Amino acid sequence: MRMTRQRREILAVLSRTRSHPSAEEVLRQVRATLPRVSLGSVYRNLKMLREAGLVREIVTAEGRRYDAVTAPHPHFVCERCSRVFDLARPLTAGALRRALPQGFAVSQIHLELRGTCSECASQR
Amino acid sequence: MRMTRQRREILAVLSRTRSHPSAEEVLRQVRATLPRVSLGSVYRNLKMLREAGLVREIVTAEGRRYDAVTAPHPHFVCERCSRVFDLARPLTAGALRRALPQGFAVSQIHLELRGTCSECASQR
DNA sequence: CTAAGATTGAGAATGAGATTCATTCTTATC
DNA sequence: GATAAGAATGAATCTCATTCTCAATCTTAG
Repeated sequence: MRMTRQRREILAVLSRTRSHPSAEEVLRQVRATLPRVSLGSVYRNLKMLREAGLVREIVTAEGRRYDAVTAPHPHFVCERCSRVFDLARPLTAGALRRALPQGFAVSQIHLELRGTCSECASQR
Repeated sequence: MRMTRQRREILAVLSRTRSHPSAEEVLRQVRATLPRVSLGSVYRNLKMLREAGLVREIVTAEGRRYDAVTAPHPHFVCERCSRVFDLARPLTAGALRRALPQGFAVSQIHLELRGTCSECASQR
């Protein structure tokens, strides 16, 4: 994968923020530096960077958001403003509670494990 | 909300399966009983039943799935066949490990808390 | 039974994301 | 540095899940 100007800039945008922008938001910020970049290129490059392990995609009910921090950590999604916040990686339920910033109120917790089921593991 | 034939059947379909069907899959099963039901009605009713708290929507990278069990519990998403499996509600990391059926391999864990952030809570 | 209004099916509209393709970059090799 | 091969780009188009529209139909309170 070539390190083109647009890919470098997409990575730079994602690295300098903790706000988990959408593809549209990435486009807006990339265009501050490279005004001719297309939305198609942003989607194409986010996908390639994700496949290369440099970018993480977070799928929520509010849409897909992107993150340059690929180490696993929990997220907090605000149901009012749709922003996504990082939480410290908790090792216990108590640590999870303490990881929550002041004034944040939790209404739901989604725990999703991903992998392969036994049927799929057995066939090939 | 009126309890129409199509709503009753959508609920019946979701209640008799643990397979977390997509809207298309719900349509197919509903049509076994009511052949003239439209996909629009399925989407419309899934949304209303969700707002009424009778149905839960699960958003994954593979798409939206529906569940008549609204009590919170973790899910396992197979990245090969895209099926969604229920796991028992774990209280500790050890219980989570034990909740995993034989032969299931985990590659990622997503923990997502939802609610309102401090900024949104303070304004109104 | 009837009227009022909620719900329906069919089809059109929407929008996020993927794809296509001629043109433009990158970069390995000289 | 120059060059050639193929990867990447922007613009436009396409796809497909979901939502919307609307005239016709069904539900249900009274």
